[in-house]
Amino acid sequence: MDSTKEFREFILTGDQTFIPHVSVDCVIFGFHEDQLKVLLLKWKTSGQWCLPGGFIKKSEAIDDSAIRTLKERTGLSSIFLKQFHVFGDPDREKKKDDFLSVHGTKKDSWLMQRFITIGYYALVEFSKVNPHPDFLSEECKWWDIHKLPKLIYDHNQIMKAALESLQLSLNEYPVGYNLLPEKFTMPELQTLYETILGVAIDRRNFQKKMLSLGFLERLKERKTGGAHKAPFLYRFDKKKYEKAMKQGLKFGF
Amino acid sequence: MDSTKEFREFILTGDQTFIPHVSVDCVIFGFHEDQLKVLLLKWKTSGQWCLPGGFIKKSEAIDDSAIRTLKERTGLSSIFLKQFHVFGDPDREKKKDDFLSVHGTKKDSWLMQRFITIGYYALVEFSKVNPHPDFLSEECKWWDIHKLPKLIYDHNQIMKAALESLQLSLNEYPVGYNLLPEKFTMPELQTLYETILGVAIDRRNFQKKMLSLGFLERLKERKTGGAHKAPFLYRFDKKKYEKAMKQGLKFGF
DNA sequence: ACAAAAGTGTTAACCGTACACCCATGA
DNA sequence: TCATGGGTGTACGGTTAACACTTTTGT
Repeated sequence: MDSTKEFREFILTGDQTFIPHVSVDCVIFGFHEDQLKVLLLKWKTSGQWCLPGGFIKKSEAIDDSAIRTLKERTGLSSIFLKQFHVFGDPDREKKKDDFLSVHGTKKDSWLMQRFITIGYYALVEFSKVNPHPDFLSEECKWWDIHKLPKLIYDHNQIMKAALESLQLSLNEYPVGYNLLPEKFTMPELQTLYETILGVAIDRRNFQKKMLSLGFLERLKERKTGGAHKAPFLYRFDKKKYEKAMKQGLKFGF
Repeated sequence: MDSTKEFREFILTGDQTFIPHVSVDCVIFGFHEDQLKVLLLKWKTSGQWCLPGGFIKKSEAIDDSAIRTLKERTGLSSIFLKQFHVFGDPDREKKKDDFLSVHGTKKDSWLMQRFITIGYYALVEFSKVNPHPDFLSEECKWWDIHKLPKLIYDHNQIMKAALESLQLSLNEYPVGYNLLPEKFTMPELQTLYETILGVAIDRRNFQKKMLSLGFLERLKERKTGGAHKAPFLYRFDKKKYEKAMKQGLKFGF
């Protein structure tokens, strides 16, 4: 279906498919070149940047709605996903009329009404993602978390809340498992933590702690090619991780 | 307005007042006689127990909707409130037809449609609460958290999630400030923590830690009347608490 | 006087932090 | 060979956990 037709159908008959007044927005985190990134969409015509999002089908679980959005924007099926907050101020969609009318949406469309949005964040392996815009957007690309543009509506606020939630999650489960490729080095894992938390961590203490948690498996290979001493490669041992989690894991930096 | 008329109007015209498909459910925690309690409602006719909840007015912030519900059920205006999770499985309201038709709701009512519910938990001072049923319910009373009846729909699951969220919150802020009366003893505070966490804590270490956090003020009075040695009374010092929070507080048991 | 609960203090184990040294690699 | 980054070990200090003793109060 070409995107103009898809969009028209969406405006006119979307309320037959989707639950009105409720949307889902996804903060998709990736990690690349020592930077924490998020995937953003650029709206056609209005040129505004926003979070990838979607709507909930009438018989769909809200998590499945987020999974569907993720799949469409990244091409990935198996994704770590966490619902972190709901945003429901009646005036959260500032200048909605302006933005949507540019796209040809009529005043009485279901889209013009107030939406309560459920915020999810996702952790994905950067290299596996194939950014793919939706029919509302002309571009879909990664942005550095610390160099974000001004986003539409309250999306900057949603971003901020997602990052804070992610920071708390660092102490609950090994975030690196979802953000890094299968094999990674200890310095890479450390940079990930430092980037998310925004603090510096002592190299030696970090390694000690991570290894003490017991779910990292050191491989016999090393990462060659870079300058300087070749670091070991590690990977997560899922069995050990699950065993450790049952006993109550204590992260914390 | 008598409650039959109120109910009829609610069924027929509620969709003009409220956002469809979205509800709010509140887990109201109180602490009484060394037990953690929750306030539950008993539906008229069907006799099922459920969480107090409500709907969101068309121009109302979702938090305000929860605040309104709290006010109506407890009489309290100033309440600690936290949104903790959204429940949106399409089949979360099992046997909804049965429950609502008992109340005279027609199949095509807005109420019969699927609802996504936003879970909030509240911390209230037990003695200040005046339990007050809504027009759908015949009774509103406290239940021991560990002796709950079978609740309607997925409300038992919502309860469980609320308790787990509360347990995590113990390490973020002083929960006792909202659950205890202004003046309280150290053993009372300790029992509160033990009840929420479900673990035993050493009496002496608990006191040491709590006092070290620096926001408790020991009064010159003691709690008399009970058997045995009269314990000191304490109260939260809000200024010291806020100062301590800015420096980053570390709770944890 | 006694049991039960509350106030206070001491000790040892553990963990986080800081830091020093050596090794490997490419420029 | 030198600068840089990576691997390993140790020592100190603070926090937590375990535990003993005294005081108060009602029965």
